[in-house]
Amino acid sequence: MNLRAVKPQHETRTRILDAAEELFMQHGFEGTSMRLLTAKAGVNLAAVNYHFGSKHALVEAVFRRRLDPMNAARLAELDKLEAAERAPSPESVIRAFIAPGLRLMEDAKGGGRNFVRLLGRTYNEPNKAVRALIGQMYAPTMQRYKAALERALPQMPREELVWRMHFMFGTLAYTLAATDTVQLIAGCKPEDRYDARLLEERLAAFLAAGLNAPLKNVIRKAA
Amino acid sequence: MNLRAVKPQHETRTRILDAAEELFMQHGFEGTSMRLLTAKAGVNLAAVNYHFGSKHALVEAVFRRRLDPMNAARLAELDKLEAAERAPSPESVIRAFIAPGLRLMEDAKGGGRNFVRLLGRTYNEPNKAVRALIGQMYAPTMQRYKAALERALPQMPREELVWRMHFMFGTLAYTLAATDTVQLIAGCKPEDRYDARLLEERLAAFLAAGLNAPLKNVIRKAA
DNA sequence: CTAGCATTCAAACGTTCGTTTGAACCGGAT
DNA sequence: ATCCGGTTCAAACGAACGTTTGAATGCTAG
Repeated sequence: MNLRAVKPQHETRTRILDAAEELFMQHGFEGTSMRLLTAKAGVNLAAVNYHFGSKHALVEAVFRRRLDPMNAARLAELDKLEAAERAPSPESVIRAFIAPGLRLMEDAKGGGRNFVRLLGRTYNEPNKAVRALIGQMYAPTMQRYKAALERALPQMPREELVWRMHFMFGTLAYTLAATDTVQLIAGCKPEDRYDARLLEERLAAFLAAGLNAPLKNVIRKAA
Repeated sequence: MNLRAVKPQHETRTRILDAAEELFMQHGFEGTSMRLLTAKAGVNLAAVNYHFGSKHALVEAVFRRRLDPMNAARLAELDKLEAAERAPSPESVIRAFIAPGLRLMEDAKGGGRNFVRLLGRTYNEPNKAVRALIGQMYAPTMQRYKAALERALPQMPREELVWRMHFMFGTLAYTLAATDTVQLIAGCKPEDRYDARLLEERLAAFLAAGLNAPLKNVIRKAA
């Protein structure tokens, strides 16, 4: 009875999650119908409601499958960093935050890449329920990183740091989600678009410089 | 016969566009039904199809009404800048780009604010038709600014600059669209969220530092 | 062999979607 | 007074939506 659970352990569930990941990325949540989704997954139309309960619960499951391990990895990298050195630099904190996301992009089978792009899109999801969902999934990680950056940048006004973290997440979200815009700016060879190592270097340099930008007087006064 | 066109010039059209702007921002395109939209606008259900032809054409009209003047303003500011000094600094080019968008945020009646948030969301719109639409609306402006930044940063590899512009648009898009995330990071007083002048300073400082970030060896080699 | 359980399946449910229709309405020109 | 183009209106259209149902299926345990 539990031998069954070993081999094809909820194979239908996995097929649904994989199909949902790709279709949600391509067409959005409301743009993906249950009929299209179940057809792509090769399962019966009723399977989603049987295994997940509802479409909304499926959305939640899609995020949970990847986001929980990703945020755990983020916290683990920060733990490791703070164990190694007492005062990690802003750039190393940034790298700890963006690395788990970029690592998903290198997933050869493509599932991780689909999810990463879906996630980037979802930061700006209009649907309030979805936004609340990922918001609560992120909250603990956010708090840890905020504290770490406050320690790394003690001279910066708290409010300015909040804004710069905000800018940072925007850059990351957009970079993960982007498919066309790089080509819009310039014909860019698509083969290195997914070189996560190179992208991490680019992102880390850009974000670290932005986070460390000199404080203008206008901002100093507002703080 | 053309006196009629002066007074309530297509008042129904305007009411529809205003309602669409707000509802698209709140619920997305697919999440906004024609019945909800026409009810909010106080017009008949058939009015959208009569005046615009289809829902998709309405989406296009919503963007055109604001985006065309905004991009025109961006080009005008760049013209002015390049007329005043032969080699504008990266930061002044950045300011020319972000200022028209931020100015819309200050629109007292709220329409501009709605649109700006809608626009930020739409950078990552799943719907391909919508993305293609705003892509072609942006293309000319993008090319001009890309050329201006290449002139302002002659030592930077072209490909690296493309990526940094990409990061820049991400930051801007996210900042415009964001409603909850700042509060997610920290309880931030919402009253200065829409102080466009202060926000421009914060953004310009962050983005200019990022654009000017020192080039790492890894990136230099990749170029 | 059979009883029990989790899963799959085809079919249908009621609702909501974007769009279309044809009549009613309304100023201004004839 | 009459006609007319532009506009609004209530009503209906067929299609697609998420979900539910109840019977069929396959496996496992007794």
